[in-house]
Amino acid sequence: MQVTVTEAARRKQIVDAAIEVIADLGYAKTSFARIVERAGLSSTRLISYHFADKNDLMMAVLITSVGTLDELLDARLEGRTGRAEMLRAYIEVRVELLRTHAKHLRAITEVADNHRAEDGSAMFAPLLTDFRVGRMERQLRQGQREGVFAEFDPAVMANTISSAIEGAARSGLPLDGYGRELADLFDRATRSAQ
Amino acid sequence: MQVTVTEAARRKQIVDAAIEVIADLGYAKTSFARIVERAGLSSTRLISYHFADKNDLMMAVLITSVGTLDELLDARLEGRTGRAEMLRAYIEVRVELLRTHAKHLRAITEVADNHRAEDGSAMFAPLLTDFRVGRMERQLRQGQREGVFAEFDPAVMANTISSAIEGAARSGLPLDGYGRELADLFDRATRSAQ
Amino acid sequence: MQVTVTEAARRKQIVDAAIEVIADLGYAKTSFARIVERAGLSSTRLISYHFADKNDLMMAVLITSVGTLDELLDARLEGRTGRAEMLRAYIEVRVELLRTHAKHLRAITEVADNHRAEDGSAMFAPLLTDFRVGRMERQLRQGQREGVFAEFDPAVMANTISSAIEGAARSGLPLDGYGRELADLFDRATRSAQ
Amino acid sequence: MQVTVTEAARRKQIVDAAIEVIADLGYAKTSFARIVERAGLSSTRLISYHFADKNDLMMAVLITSVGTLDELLDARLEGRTGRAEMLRAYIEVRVELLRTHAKHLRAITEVADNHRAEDGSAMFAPLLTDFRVGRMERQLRQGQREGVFAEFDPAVMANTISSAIEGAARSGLPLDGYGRELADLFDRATRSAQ
DNA sequence: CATGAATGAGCATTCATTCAT
DNA sequence: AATGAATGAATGCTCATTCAT
Repeated sequence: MQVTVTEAARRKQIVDAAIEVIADLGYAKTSFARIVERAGLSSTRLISYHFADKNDLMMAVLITSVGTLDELLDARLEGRTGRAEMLRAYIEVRVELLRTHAKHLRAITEVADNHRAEDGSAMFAPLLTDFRVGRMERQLRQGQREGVFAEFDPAVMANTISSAIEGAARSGLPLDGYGRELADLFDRATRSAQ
Repeated sequence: MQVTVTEAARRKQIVDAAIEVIADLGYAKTSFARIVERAGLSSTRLISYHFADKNDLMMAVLITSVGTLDELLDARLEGRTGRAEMLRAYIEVRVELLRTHAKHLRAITEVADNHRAEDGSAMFAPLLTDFRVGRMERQLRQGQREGVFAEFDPAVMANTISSAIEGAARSGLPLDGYGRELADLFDRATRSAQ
Repeated sequence: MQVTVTEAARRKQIVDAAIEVIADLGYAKTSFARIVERAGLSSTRLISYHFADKNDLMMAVLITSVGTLDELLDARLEGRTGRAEMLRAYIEVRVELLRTHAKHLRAITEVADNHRAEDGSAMFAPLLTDFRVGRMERQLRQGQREGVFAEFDPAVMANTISSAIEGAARSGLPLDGYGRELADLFDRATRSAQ
Repeated sequence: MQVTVTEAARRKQIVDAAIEVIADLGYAKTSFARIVERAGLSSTRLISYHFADKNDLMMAVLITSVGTLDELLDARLEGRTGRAEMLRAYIEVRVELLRTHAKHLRAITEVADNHRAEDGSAMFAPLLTDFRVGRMERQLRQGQREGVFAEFDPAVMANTISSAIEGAARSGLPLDGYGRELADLFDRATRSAQ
């Protein structure tokens, strides 16, 4: 009479609960016990059954969260033409995600920042580089070639834009208008002099 | 009640070791045992003797780190005239600190981001607002009044600048030239049109 | 959620060991380590696995002990008729329990008296009121209505009888004859003048 | 500039604080740390300085408390004539002490019941026998010889009376009228038939 | 697809006590 | 008459993980 679900569904259930717990309590206070509570499962054993270890679960959290947001980002940015317009749209959409998908974004940051190997070295941070800056850096380089953007280091600019957006979440400032403000800011910072 | 010389020295020794461990292993992997190892002390009991609890120790870590950096910042920025020059100097000095005081800065971030109350709420993050943006926001507002800076939301701008600097540490990009690049970027972003 | 046979057996094993330790060493000297020794278990971890915390274990100790004794009491008092006879029987049986179930009784007293909340307030004492005086107080009231017993405060009398019995354990006096002596005493103290 | 006090005064200060803590938190939750807080002292070191060890302190607590109450009892019972009157007075005064000297009485019970040797054996309980029953038992025996009291085991009766009084504290019942009620009860229980 | 039972290692914290002034 | 500094042992509890079904 037990409700059984497929492997995939169970994994999703666990990952979703993990995302919530990480977002709410932070990585350091997240444990199998807390996740199991949130998911309404019977024992932590179920997590160990579906995931090789904590590392495996965190990887799944990251892949799920980044995948979800990447898809959304793609959908929202589709059909934009013009580098400057695209940059503006990118910034505004990502700030919007801060409101609609705060938990996913928090989870990504928490895991990327805090999940470490035994020696303290970050494990996932490198994997996030593409999500954080890759897409944008390519746009910036292309725009420079086209003369739309001024001369600047595209790697630094891309990283700065991403940091600025993530910083919005931490600032505690109201988010409405924040996207436009940031878009204006980076428009001035990137625009070709002419 | 009296703070003796020995007491102060011991506390400093422990706090310094804590800063190192936090910077190296991250907050989540930091424990009294690791700190005691690093400091070369005999047992964790000594930490409990000098600090009421973990919270107390983390507070000391934060106060020490922020205090040290604030002093340095003051010293380095003294005598600057002109809002634009001051902004540029601030950015460059803070990026420089990323190299000379990486551990203090990492410790601040780790503790502020990860040290939480039982319910997951951040405990120290609010206290850092002044260190992160207060000083700068005041400069920006003043500069706007003087017509040196363009119209923009000073709170958003201050937060963006701070996030950009902190983002530099996380980027993995080489730091030489990073400060100048950022200074240029925010010069363009803030400069009055005229 | 389901309580299995093994689970129940293990819990019983732990609770029984706890009762013994509490009876022998007293509440203040009782620890998970002592209980584990007595039960012949491998580590205190096993206790934490089966009981949420110390409070949970102590509650189980109390419920088990009181339950056991209550059943015995019921069995031994069944079929008594007449209030005075019942009172006499109750006292004699309870004094008898002091010899046959000394550990259970000691455990009850130790836990009820000493297990406290953080602020020092008793946690279980109120729960024991029924075991200690409830049954008897009802008998006394009924006997007064029937005119078998004299006028006196039934709450005070019930409490006095229970205290007298418990005091027998602490007195160090030989218990044989103690029950009869007490029964006589309270017979005189309760009997209707007529 | 430090306020220094004499040995005797300091010991008294510590013992008084200990009595309060024991009465409030119970023996099990009493520690040097809690006593030091209550007394407003600087460190537990001060206790170790004035008392050889915990045992020594507890002994002092007991001697002080019992001494104080014994004196009071003597003063209040002085000049009573007649065994029956004396018994009644004794009970009423001791119940009265429950209100005026609740902390001393609680401390006595807590220490006597809970302070144990390493092997769990009570250390002080025997010493309290005289305070609890000695005085009264002598009165009862004498009264029996004089024919004022009926035949009963004076040791059991004395222990029952003491337990009844101590039970009043634990009952949670209102204490006004409790002394008279108990006095009446034991008057009936002891009175010679004639 | 899932579970029950158990575990070794680690956690921060508290205990009374001691050494050296 | 007192104190500052330190300590070894113990406390209850949580961690992710594993064995055996």
